[in-house]
Amino acid sequence: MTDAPGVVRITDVAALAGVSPSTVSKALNDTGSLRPATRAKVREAAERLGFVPDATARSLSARRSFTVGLLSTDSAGRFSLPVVLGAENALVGGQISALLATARHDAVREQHHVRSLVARRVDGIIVTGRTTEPRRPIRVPMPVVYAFAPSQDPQDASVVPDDDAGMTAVAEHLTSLGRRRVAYVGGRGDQAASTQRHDSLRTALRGHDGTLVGDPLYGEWSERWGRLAVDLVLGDHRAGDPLPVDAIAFASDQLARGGCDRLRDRGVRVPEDVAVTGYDDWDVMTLASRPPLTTVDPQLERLGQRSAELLLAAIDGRPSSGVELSPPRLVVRASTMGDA
Amino acid sequence: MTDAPGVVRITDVAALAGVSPSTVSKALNDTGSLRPATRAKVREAAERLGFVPDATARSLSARRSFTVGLLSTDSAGRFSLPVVLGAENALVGGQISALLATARHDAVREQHHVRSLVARRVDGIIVTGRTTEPRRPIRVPMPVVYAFAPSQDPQDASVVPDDDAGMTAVAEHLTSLGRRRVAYVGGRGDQAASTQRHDSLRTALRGHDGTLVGDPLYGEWSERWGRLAVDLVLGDHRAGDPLPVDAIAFASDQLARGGCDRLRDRGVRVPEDVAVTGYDDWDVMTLASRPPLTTVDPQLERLGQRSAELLLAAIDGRPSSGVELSPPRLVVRASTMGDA
DNA sequence: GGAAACTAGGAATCCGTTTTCCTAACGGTA
DNA sequence: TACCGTTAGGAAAACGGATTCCTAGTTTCC
Repeated sequence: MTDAPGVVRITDVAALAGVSPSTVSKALNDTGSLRPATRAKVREAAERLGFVPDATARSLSARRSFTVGLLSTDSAGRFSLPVVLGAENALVGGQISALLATARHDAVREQHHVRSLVARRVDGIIVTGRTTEPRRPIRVPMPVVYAFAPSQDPQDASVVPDDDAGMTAVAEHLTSLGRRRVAYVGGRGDQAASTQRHDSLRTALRGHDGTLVGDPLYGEWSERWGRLAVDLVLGDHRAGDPLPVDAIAFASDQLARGGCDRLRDRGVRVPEDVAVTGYDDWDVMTLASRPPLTTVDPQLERLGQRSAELLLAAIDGRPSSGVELSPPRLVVRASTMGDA
Repeated sequence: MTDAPGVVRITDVAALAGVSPSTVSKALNDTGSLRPATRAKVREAAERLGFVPDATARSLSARRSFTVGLLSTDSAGRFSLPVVLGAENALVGGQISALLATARHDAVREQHHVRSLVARRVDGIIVTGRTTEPRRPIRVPMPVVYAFAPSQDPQDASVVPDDDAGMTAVAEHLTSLGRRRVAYVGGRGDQAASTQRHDSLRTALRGHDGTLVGDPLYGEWSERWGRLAVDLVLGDHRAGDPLPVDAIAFASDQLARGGCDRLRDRGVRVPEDVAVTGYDDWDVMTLASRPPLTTVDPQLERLGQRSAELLLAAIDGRPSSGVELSPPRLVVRASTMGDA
């Protein structure tokens, strides 16, 4: 398309400034020894021609691409998206571009993308997944950081949300409000996001005079299941009867929201009769819920950002190893404190 | 990091196969004239060494990068994300990688990203936005396609969702079910997504023996406003009274969901008394809603894909111009047909 | 059997920068 | 004034492939 016009080469700048290409390079990169006047002259010529050095050629000579790959196992959905954005953001600060590669849960696709990233000689790769389940590591000749979904190899560098801290914060919050009998509602029972949060909650409650009531309830990650689970928790309770619990901790905002709806339907007041907490701080759910949800913000953007920092360090020759926990943040709203 | 080991150059393959680098290039790219035996020998050597040609070097000599930029005005949110994914998907098919650049509504950031994309000599750029409001075009020496948010310059190539067709489908669906008195609830009144859908709905209803009842209601894009708007539509209606409308078309699924909740609260049955439609086909809303929502799927992934196709064509020397409408799809669920 | 027409593969050039050498010119000192 | 150390800037060699010539063999055909 636009070939001859528009594209300015270093030789064009050199010609206009009346110097050699190497001098232009030195002037623009502040290297070598040149007279200030020469630098200024070159700078002006470059400015006038709108010269933007070809990053491709620069990469070739620098033997690195100033590019990292963002390999997303799933289609960059609810969870990996913020991670990717946080990472991209941190990278831009380091003058590095991000190549997006979404694998859509297809191993063949993923392999193809990995190959493509290797071909492009990316300086490093950030791998993200849809869930926090450990995933099979990729084998490439450059640094890799696993974000959100850790690598199955503990030697690899991974950054994952600290769900334990999140659920502990929930337990402390509820008990500090005088809630003692807490039920737990998880999502899919085969996922760590369900089971680990349960364990954390139980442990934390024990340490704060609280009790986890009943067995954990597992189902699916939907509002529908949240509603159903509330029925299971309440049993054949009728308005006026003493309630079996004074709080329900849900493993996601979607569940919590469904739960709130069902509690309302059954005439149970939130938070007066039962306090409710969610998880994820997904504004679409937390703010639309009646009442708005107290929840845990896993700060995924920050997690992505941190992953990028680790990757940049590794690229810079300071590799890290092992799983790093990224801290969450408790967000208090009306579903636990009526006046909050 | 991993420098000497891992990185295989074409000369390494040449040495192993006992031929010259140029022969390797020809063998691997199926060019030149070589004996099949030679090709096979080279292929095997390349395979054994795990040779992946350096895309950077290839780009330099090909004078194109086989890369396109995905410039997202906002942080790749609800709407631009599917567009970006669709585009990335289509590009991969063409052996092209996608550079992600999110501007976060900051003109300075955007300028920086544009410069970076130009420096990387991307073959083209797809620009997306958060809303369908026309946006200021970017000036770069390569083809550009605007997706979702069209360019203000009608000469530029843009692909936007065909909201008119979407709302027309809603009108036809409602009237075919015998609904005649339809109210419309929009989001922000200063956005085309609100106002244009209103106009389309009114026009389409007229053509099908329907009436748009009352003035359009504008507020914000939240469930809260959806709930409020229902109160405005129903006024002081009480259970048993004749209803002022037999259908409400909302401009988004969030609005529709809030509306459904409010209708339930007030004892109005959906869809028996009032049919409800949403817009966007956001499963989180449509499926969790009680009842599930009939809505319009703007097929944004497809839009993104189409944008990529147009861009690839432009890169290939077949530029297009003007605004192309991307077709939506009506998705019928229980909020209009109880047994669907 | 000799010249023309192919064929297979190698050598050289190019892509646009960066970087490493060099080489003049210049200033300072003895 | 001659010599040495600096300094400014140019020439050339990477970087890793693709591509465009070439050239030495090999066929083909009369």
